[in-house]
Amino acid sequence: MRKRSRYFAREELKKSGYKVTPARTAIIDLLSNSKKHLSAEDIFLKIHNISPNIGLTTVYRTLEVLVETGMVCKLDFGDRRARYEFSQGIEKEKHHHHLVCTNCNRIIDYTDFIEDEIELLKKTEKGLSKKYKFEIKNHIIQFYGLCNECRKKII
Amino acid sequence: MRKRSRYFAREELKKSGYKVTPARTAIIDLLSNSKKHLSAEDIFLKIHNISPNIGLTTVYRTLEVLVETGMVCKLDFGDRRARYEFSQGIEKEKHHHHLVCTNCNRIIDYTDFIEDEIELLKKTEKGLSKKYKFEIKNHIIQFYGLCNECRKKII
DNA sequence: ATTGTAAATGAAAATCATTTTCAATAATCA
DNA sequence: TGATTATTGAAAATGATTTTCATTTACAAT
Ligand SMILES: [Mn+2]
Ligand SMILES: [Mn+2]
Ligand SMILES: [Zn+2]
Ligand SMILES: [Zn+2]
Repeated sequence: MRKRSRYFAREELKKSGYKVTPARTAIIDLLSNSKKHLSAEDIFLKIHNISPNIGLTTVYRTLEVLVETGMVCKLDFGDRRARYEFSQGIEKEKHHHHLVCTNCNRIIDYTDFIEDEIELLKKTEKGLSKKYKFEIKNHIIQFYGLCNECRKKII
Repeated sequence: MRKRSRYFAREELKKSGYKVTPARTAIIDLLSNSKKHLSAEDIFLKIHNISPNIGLTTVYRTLEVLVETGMVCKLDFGDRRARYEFSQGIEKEKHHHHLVCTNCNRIIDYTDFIEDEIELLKKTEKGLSKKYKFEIKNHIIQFYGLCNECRKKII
């Protein structure tokens, strides 16, 4: 599994004209085996244990590259730091969106209603690209509110 | 029109236990007459011409208050600065979402397909709040891509 | 394998939107 | 009219991200 995604990533990098480097491999390995929504610093620290020679700057630069190739999604949950997760294309089974607790910052991945969502998106996309001649590449849907625990706590 | 929203804002502030101050009134006046998606600094500069005694810090604090009361929406288009616009509640006719051009940062407000969207949101909201016991307060839908001009330019 | 070259990297410094601090001021209410 | 708090402005601090620049590395061509 790890070998598989590593191979895929290597090809993906080459396809986009990027070199395959230890930092890039390490970050891809980490993200492809992690479910969490990690910040650049999270990633830096985890990798630092294994490869103390990879700097934070390189982590930022690598993430930029991985987002550019589409392998990684950059997420923004409103605390002022980007978060990253291995990308699941739309239409794929793992495509999901997020519930964000505004109290404790918990993030819930949900995959429910994705079919309905995709239907709406297609319709919207078609309408909007015609009306505004806008070419949609990407979308965000996010719900903000209170998670179960915080709802109880706050009352 | 201006008087009306000023009156409304005054009541809204009082309702939430906030004092009515010149800075707050000025910012509400500005936003309620502006269609643009203004940053804190934009707002500061515009107001600075009229009331040079209102500081940037106060602008930030005021915006925080106005967002908290629900009178203003805080928007994030991925350049690293918040943008603000006078709030239109969901279900209201002016409720809208945004197309964001990733090349030139142009923002297009769209109100199309909002009925379908609201339908999906209701369904999703109901399903998710049951499944995850998550109380949804707010949502974001945003499309990223290329506007007409940039699409032509880049090819 | 060796080498030339552009791309990638690390460390340190810079950036810059936003927050914090704190002393001074002003809005509200009795 | 005060008294009581919330609000404020200016300056400093914060902190995630970016830039700079000298050094190293990947890899294509030899
Ligand atoms: Mn996720
Ligand atoms: Mn708008
Ligand atoms: Zn929570
Ligand atoms: Zn554009």
